[in-house]
Amino acid sequence: MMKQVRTRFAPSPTGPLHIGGIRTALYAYLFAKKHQGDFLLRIEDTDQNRTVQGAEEYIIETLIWCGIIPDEGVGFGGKYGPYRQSDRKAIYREYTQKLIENGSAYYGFDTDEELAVWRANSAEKNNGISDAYNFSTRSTMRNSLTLSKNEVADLLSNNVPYVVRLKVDDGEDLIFEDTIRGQVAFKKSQLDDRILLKSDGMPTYHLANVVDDYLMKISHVIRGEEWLASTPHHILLYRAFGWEDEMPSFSHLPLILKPDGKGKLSKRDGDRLGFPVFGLAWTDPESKETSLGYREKGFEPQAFINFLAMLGWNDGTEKEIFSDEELIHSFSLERVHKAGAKFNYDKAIWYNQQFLKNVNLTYLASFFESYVSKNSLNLSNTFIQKYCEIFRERISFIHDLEKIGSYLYSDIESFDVDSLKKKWSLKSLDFVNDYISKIETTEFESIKLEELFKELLNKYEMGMGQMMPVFRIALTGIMQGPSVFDSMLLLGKEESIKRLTNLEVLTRDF
RNA sequence: GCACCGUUCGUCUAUCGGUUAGGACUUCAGGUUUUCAUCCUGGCAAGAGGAGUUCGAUUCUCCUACGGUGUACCA
Repeated sequence: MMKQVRTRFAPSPTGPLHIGGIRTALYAYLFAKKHQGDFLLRIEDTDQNRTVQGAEEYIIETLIWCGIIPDEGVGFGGKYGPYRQSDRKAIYREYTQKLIENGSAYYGFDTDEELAVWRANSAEKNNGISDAYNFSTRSTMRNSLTLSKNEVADLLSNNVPYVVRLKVDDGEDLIFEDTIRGQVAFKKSQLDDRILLKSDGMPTYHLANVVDDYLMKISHVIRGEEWLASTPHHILLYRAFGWEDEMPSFSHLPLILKPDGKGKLSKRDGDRLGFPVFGLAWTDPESKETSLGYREKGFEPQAFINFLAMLGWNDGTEKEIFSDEELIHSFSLERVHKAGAKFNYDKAIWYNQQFLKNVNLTYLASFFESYVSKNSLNLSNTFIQKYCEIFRERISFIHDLEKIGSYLYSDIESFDVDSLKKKWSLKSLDFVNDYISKIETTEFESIKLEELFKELLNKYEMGMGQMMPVFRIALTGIMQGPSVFDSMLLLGKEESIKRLTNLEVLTRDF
């Protein structure tokens, strides 16, 4: 029997969620859902100095916008709470105590100053590289391994600040299996006696993470590559607690890199290259500086998620457009790419465009409808439907709908006089006047309007390319756009005639 | 420095030893469209370098180079 799949997304609330973080959450979510498992949100706020006001709410809002909905977690309930690490202080103390009692951890009494001096000294002797606090150096430091029992008891009872460190001894390589990378081996001699409990009584990431994953019955740890190097410490912790049999599997995701040059994607790259790196807009509480998010740029969450999912993963076929359900169905950790992926904004836009092309027309219509009513435009439902239908394939973002055909529901802002002049001839006026007079007796339908147009083309011995631009500019002001006859339909008979009549005024000076 | 991870078209990627190395984005050239967008057809474009193993390596091993991550009382 396979054990119940439970994954978690465990951000620290230090700021907005960037696309790398969202993708991590997405993969953990997809994997859980694929296996009928649970996905939880845990807030890792063990560093009070770095927690940012509003970041927690922001993270939750981002996940909801993306459709990555936790089954449990901060803001979502669940029976393994509390899900905020700052609310679990007592738990970490209790488990730290166990480690001290079984000899896997020890107290460290070195002050910041002592540590600083020690590091400086060792760096001087060693080409600027300072020693690590580990099995070979700890005997020279002030800790419960070097101090007598009485001294330790004394320090403790006098409330002298201390940290608790994991005792890591030299030995055979530490080997573990990463779902994405395969077997990974670390030299144990390179591992330091990492701090588990800070002197402020808060746990470090390592302790809190392991304890919580165990207590919350996490089956698969899916996180960024930056954690790969500390995984040996985490494994050692599972062993120290005697939890090795219940240890989750590990999957370390590749990073998202900047589009140009080297290195991981940062907020600065987005500013520099002109694309968002956050899911939602974020205003820094200190600098008051606001960064746009994908939501504000007009991205559809499904398209955004589809795009992110494909950044480092594919299902092995040539399929690129996935619905949320298809993503869940097809996802597998084994097919996650190992190498980092350079971010490509063009492709993100392409995904959005594809979504708009395939989405139900009513989705576009209801968006446009709300724009219409917000601006008191008074357009019929028929107009809205038809409008969305003819413009849907010419937009990248849904809000493009607002302006792209504005000439069909409000006055033409400016006429492309240059193009008009090029195609203009005296016959054009006769043609248009003739057309206007015949509209009255013609059925107002785009096919009929086109037939009439062709008929007159014959009569006046003119070509499409000669007359159409004139016609188009008179009706819409610009050279490009959807079928002129469809446009006339939306304009209505009266307005069409009015605009065509106006041609005479437009060309008076020619 | 040390530890660890990585390296296929400009970009995202497919390939589980034998392929004309495939697809998508971008771009270019055609076609469709009176126009623009869409759409269709086609083109350009890749296995970091070097040793092995093998009848045969993009694929396995090693070395080098390059890149990334870690090396905090940050996560």
